[in-house]
Amino acid sequence: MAKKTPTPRKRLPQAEREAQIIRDSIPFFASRGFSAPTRDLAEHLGIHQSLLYQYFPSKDDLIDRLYREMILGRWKREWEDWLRDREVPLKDRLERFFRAFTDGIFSYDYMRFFFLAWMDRPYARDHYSNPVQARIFRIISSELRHETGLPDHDAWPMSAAELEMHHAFQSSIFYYGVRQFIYGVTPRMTRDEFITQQVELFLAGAPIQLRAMAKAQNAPAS
Amino acid sequence: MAKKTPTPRKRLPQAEREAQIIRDSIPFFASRGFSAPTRDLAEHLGIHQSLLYQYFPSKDDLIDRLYREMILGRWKREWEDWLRDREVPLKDRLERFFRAFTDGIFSYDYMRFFFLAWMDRPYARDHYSNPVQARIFRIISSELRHETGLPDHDAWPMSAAELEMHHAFQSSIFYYGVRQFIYGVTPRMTRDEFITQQVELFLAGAPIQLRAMAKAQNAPAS
DNA sequence: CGCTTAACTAGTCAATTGACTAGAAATTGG
DNA sequence: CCAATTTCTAGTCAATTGACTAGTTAAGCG
Repeated sequence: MAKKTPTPRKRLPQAEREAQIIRDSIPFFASRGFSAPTRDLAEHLGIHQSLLYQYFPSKDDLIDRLYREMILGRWKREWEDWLRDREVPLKDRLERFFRAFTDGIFSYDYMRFFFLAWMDRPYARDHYSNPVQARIFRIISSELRHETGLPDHDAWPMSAAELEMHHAFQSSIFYYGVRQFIYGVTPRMTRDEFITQQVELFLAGAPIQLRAMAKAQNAPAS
Repeated sequence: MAKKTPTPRKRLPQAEREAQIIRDSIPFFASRGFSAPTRDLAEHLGIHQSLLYQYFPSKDDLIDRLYREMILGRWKREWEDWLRDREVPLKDRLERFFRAFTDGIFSYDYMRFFFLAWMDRPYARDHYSNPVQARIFRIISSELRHETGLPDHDAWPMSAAELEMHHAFQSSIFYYGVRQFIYGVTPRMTRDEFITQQVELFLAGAPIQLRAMAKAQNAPAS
């Protein structure tokens, strides 16, 4: 048997090696699941297994770190401004927001990693109980009410029914990504077409529902 | 140290023991994930670990068996008849169907088990690419077209846009269960209220969309 | 009650796993 | 080019794991 050629070693500065481990571990765990052995991970990274433990105290710490890296800086504050800009038609605002938002999360790595975390790590709920942040509900609700000629939240607090209506809207969009990357089924419309369609559907149905709620709940006049 | 009391042994006929293992393994794996050790499972079942291997050749075989047990017999043929019964208003038909359907799947065990399978077992896609069976799309689409006064599928085949519209509708309902059991967030409306709301929302918006599609795609007259 | 048979368990094995230690190799500054 | 420093690897350890074997216990039938 021929002697194995010695591994060509690449020495990187600490910061770079750490960044590489983090970057390349995400797709690894996303596809293999968190129970995949560290030896396989090391092979995937092109390093020896023991090196992992010089950068991270344990496998769990590494995974926690990956988790935090992924949620950090994903939310863009300006999206909220986009949504509130009444110079632009609401339909366009919503489309623009959902395109930007889903840009960041509709990927195999992101979707799988987060579902794995939700199934496996109890803390995932606390940090990010739903990828569509709750604050966005308030803004969209506010804009929709304005569009529909209904009072704002001070005069008429958001009911469970209204909140759930927004949940349903956003979940229909989010589920496009679930179908694509969790179920592995390619939807038959492009993401952009789908978002356009869903926004139109929402803007057609929601005002009717909202007015019915206002009537049923005796909302004050606008 | 006091001597451990010997395990009180319970001898069951084969069929019963197998049924018990299957029944009680589902909540175990649903909560612990498929990588949980067989020793823990045996403890949960109240039997010795080695007994598992007299009923199932391997852990994977057991999990595959659980998977099949869960999908088998879940779909009720009569649901399709309910949906097609034009004596009943479409709204009522849809509500009745989604109540019955979600009755079977909105549970911690079912939701978690299936998401675990989707993340972990490639075959899960083939058997059940989406819990809302594709055939139901055709039926609902058909009934909605009839209600809206548009031609049937023979005269005007279902477009990608129409299909996606139905996907979105059903996913908004399914996602209620995801929020509850995967994210662990209790929605603020009951399931029944939510279904009623979503059906109303759908019936308000979908006909408008559908008519727009018919126009854009030059559908023949009904 | 005793015999037979099938259900069940204790205990074991090899493989895999996360984690660690000691030392080799590569980089850098002088 | 050499010494100091840091990156990296080989090899190891104990614990855990899926799977198995041999033997024990309980049930059922005469």
